[in-house]
Amino acid sequence: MSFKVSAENALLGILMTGPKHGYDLHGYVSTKMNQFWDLSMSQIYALLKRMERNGVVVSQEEWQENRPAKNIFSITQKGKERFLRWVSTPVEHVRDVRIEFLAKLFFVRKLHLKEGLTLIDKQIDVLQEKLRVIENLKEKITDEFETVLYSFKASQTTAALNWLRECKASFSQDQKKGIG
Amino acid sequence: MSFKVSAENALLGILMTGPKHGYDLHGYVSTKMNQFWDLSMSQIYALLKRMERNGVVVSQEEWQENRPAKNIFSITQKGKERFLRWVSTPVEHVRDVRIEFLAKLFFVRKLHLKEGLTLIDKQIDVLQEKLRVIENLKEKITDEFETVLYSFKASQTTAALNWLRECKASFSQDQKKGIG
DNA sequence: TTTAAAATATTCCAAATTGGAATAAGAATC
DNA sequence: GATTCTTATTCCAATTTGGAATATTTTAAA
Repeated sequence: MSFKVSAENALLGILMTGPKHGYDLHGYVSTKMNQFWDLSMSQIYALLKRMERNGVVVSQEEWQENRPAKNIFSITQKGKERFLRWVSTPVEHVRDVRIEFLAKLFFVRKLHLKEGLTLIDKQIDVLQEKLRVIENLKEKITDEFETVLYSFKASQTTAALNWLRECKASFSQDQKKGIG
Repeated sequence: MSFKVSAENALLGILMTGPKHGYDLHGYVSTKMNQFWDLSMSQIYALLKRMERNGVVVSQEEWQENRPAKNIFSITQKGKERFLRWVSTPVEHVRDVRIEFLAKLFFVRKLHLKEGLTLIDKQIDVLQEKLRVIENLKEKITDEFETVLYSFKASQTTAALNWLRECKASFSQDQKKGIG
């Protein structure tokens, strides 16, 4: 999953909250998602152009009196489907948790999607399998540097798994509160 | 520290073991460093060209009978100094440990550099400070998602610190063995 | 009050990066 | 013998990158 695809989906996620123009999207990322995501103005416009070509957004120019005209982008049905598929798919690697998985979690919460617990469970499954593979490899290697390397991978994966279990616990509490 | 600078320094590190041509450098990365580093053939040649412009390597064409000519690259004194500065500098973020710090550790061991323990100590200091900042911020936030976010950062940083301490222990043993 | 800086909103721009393919011939495999 | 792989480097075109440019209004600073 390349950064480009994730970035498109993040913009789709923001547009799930309502139509926005490029400058506004940039403001949203810079203020509400800045702790785990960064997109330059150029990137946003380049992404939006390609996204419109791909039919996941449509734009409408809006004239205003004392300011440059805005190009308001709205998400299409195709865009919604694509976003929902993305947001409910676990990331493949620990290294993708810090940005991509956190973005998914952000949108799950922000949009009150019911896929939250499922996403976390699926993510736990993916990382447990990764950990199993790592521990397996660890037993087979003899080179000292490789031992260090896989030890690092194992420790990061274990920490991520523990964190995910915490997420699951606090998310379950949120769901209960929702019912009450 | 951008990927480009790290990649240049990794190539310098390989050239510390002796002169090599581009194709050979690619082979080295693909076989001996492939678990934590990946460089395409294009990237290698683009990097080498820039590095020669910057005076950290020099090249000499070597004709061979049944094969295309090779361009053998050697590291300059300037290149050595740059490499040694890089290899003894801790990385700034946890996210840089998985590639850049591991590369530094790889070269420290491969080249029997005496900077190993110092590097690990310095890296521990950097990450402890990071952890302090994270824990500090954690106490100040009220937003639930941010709590989750910083909890993740803290857990990854803690795991990396624990791993570094293990590295330090096993590296100290290596040093003792060296004396004996 | 005047001047300077920031905001609004999008496009422009040129250098760098990317992910192969191309090149030509020998060596290895089927 | 035919096919595929290896050797070694350059070529290539699309994409990405990191701002600047644009023109005007609004806001902040002097």
